[in-house]
Formats: sequence, structure tokens, C-alpha cells
Amino acid sequence: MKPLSTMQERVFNKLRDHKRRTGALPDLSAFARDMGMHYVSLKQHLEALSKKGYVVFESKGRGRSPILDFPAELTGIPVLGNIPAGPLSEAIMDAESYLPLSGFHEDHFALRVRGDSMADLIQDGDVVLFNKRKQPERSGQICAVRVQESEVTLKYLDKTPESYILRPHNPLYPTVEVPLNQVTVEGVYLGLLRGEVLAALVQDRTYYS
Amino acid sequence: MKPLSTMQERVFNKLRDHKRRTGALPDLSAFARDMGMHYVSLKQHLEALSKKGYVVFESKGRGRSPILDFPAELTGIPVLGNIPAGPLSEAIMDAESYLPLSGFHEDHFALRVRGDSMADLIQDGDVVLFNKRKQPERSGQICAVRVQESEVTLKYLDKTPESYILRPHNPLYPTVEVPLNQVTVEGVYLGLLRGEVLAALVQDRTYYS
DNA sequence: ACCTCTTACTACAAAAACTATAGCACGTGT
DNA sequence: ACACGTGCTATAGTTTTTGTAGTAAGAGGT
Repeated sequence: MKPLSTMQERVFNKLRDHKRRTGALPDLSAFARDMGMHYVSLKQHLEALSKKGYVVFESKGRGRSPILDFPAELTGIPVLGNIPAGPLSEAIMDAESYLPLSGFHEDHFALRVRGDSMADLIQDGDVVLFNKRKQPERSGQICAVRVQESEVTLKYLDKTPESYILRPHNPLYPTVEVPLNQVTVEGVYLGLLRGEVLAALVQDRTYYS
Repeated sequence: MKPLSTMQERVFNKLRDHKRRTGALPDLSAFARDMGMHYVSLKQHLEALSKKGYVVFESKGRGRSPILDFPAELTGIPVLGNIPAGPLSEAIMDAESYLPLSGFHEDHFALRVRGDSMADLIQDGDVVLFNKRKQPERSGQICAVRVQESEVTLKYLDKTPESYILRPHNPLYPTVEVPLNQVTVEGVYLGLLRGEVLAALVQDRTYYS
């Protein structure tokens, strides 16, 4: 992503603050006044931000309110198809879609579950929401864990002084014990979505007249 | 809910159509042209609709775009705490909250599940989405069913020539067979939400400047 | 020296939205 | 019969936002 100039970054930050405070985005004129900046200057900055992909900005003509918003990649929670070997940040780069869940964002990601190691609690195809910053504090929390360099899997996680115990919900799968240093906790379970709910949320946000 | 006059209803329907077609709501002027109606007339109709609770309409002053939207009760899916005895339509009246899931609406409702008859597939506290118009077409679909005048429960539903078989997922609960005329299928399972996802969606929509 | 990007301004034009006011038509109540 | 309110429509004028065009100065790279 292209770097921002000083003013562009100030505009972008103020815009993000406004969205957090009020939930919506301001008028251009009001916003320009707020920034102590001329309307035309602000517009130029927004056009630059739009060209660089930081905002969605689309003028609609004289007198008409323009479209101004953040792109889904910046406000939605990334939904990952599967998490292959490699760092999590890389998988987040090519998310298959984004969930527009306000309140969450920076510390969260979602995973479309493959397999049934947590069945029947979590089904194949469910989209599970995780916090990627927190470490599990209680024993028995569901976590997205990576053993050494393998794929990420979903398990109940128990901690002993020198190892993690990875416990599936499905009794057909084995419980395994792994030394602490071989385990990376990629995220702590927060909730899930199943079925047609997904289609309603994972809409690409298209903009209309 | 107060009745609408001829013109008010036409405005309301056209507004709903526009929202369905384009996803957003139109400018007042453009919309008035579309209706072959004067701007001021349209505004009066919208004010009347607003007073009767059919739309949210808030003027912001000259030159400023007004706020125009449907209230959550009309676009969101009602989430029912529990479904007591009595008709479903009555329970929908006092929904505890609404899920803003675009695409769905009129034929759907959600239920906050109590009990664990479908555990571990569906947990206590999950919010399950249903279609209330469709009847189950395949055997073994999960449905919200009411036996005679009792509370609504969640079960797998199988149909025989003269009875329904209500099968729980949890083996601790009994499978029961009930004559056709004693069973009402209130809804067919579509999907579910679990955990903190709910807090992010079930926000009351407040409107800002 | 030349070009591009960033930043900023002035002046003007177009559209949307609001206000005030007024004219009909159609009831209801007195 | 009359006044009154309600629903619906329209005209004229005001304010605000938004957009367009053109100008200009400074930074940085080629």
C-alpha cells in the first residue's frame, strides 16, 4: 500500500476518529471546517486517499452528497479460507472476504473451518471468529493453534507447566500433548456464524446512486 | 400501527422497492421526480410516515441531506427470547432485538435458544435463524416446531404419512412421534450465530449527524 | 531546467433541501 | 349551511453543500 503524505495521513486519522465517535462519516464541508482546511483542499486529499485505496470516495455531482467510506479491507474482519504454513499476517493479506462487524476489527480475524475435529460443536463450513492478540487465560478455551509449522487447527487448549494439551471435541480424534515452544496460539475463540447468515453478511459492499 | 393514506402507502412502497433494488435510499428531489410528485408533497408524506413510525426521517437544515431510513423493526430480523404458547405473530411483536441482515426480512425470524435438546450442534444461548414461510421439504431438516399449544422447540423433523417424528440431536432426550394435526412447524432452520458475534450485530441503530 | 506531487486558495455554478405561503378537495361536527 | 381540519399539490425564494476551473507556491526526482 502506497505511503501517505503528512496531510493525507492527518485527514485519514481524523476521518477514522470521526467514524469511531459518531458511527458515520461527516459532510465534506463540515469536515473541512473541523480540520481548519479549505473544502477544495480536503477534496483533493480525499481523492488522493481514494486513488491509493485508503478510502472509497465518489463524487456524485453538484449538490449531491458524495459517497465516502472506508473499504471493506480496513473495517471488516478478514475471513480466511484456510491457514496454511507461514505467518498469520500473510494469510490475512489474501482474505477470501470480510465480515462487516462494527466494534471489532484490528485484533480479530475469522476462519472458515475445514474438518470436524470440534464436531458437533463446530461444524465443517462454519466461520469462527477469533481474537488474535489475546492469549488464553482460562483452561479449556477453544483456540486456533499451530503446532510447529503445520496448518492451523481448532482445539480446546489446556496448559501444563511445560506443555499444551490439545483436546478435540470430537472423540474420534486423539488428544495430543505438545511442548510449549512448539505451539503458537494464533487466536482465542469468540463466536461463530453458520449457514445462510454468512451470505447475508459477506456481501461485497457495492455503492449505489 | 396507524393506517396509511393512499399516497403515504404509495410513497412507502416505492421507498421499500428502491431500497431492495439499489440497497440505499434516494435523494428526496430525485425520488419526488420519480414519483411524479412535488418535493414539498413528498416531504410532507415522509413527515407523516415518520410520525406514524414507518420510516425514520430527520431534516438537517437547508442544503443538508436529511436522514431517511426504515426503523429496525421493519428491516431487521426479530430476535425472540423465547416463544411461549400462542401464535408466532404475537411473539414477533415483542421481539427483544433485531438483526440487521440485508436480503432477509419478511419471511424470517430468529430465536435465542434455551435448553440443550440439539446440543452439541446448537448450544444454549445460540441465536438461530429461521424461515417461517417455508415448510420442510427434505426429511431430517431442523425445524422450530410447536406440539399443540406448548412452547416451541428445536428438533430434526421427519414426516410419515400420518405423523411427525421429532428427533433431538442430544441422545439424552427422547425421540417422540406426534400426529400430524398436533404439530405446527413455525420455521425451518437457516443458520445460527454464537458468542460475541451477536453483540456486534444486535446494536440498536442510532442516527448521527 | 523540467516535470510531478502536494498543498492551498479564489471565484463561480449546479443541485438539493428547507421555509413560507396559498390553493383545492373532502370529509366532520355544529 | 358553515367553519374547520386533513390530505394533497404547487410556487417562489433562501441556505448549504458540492463540484469545476484556474492559479500558485514549494519539494523532490530526472
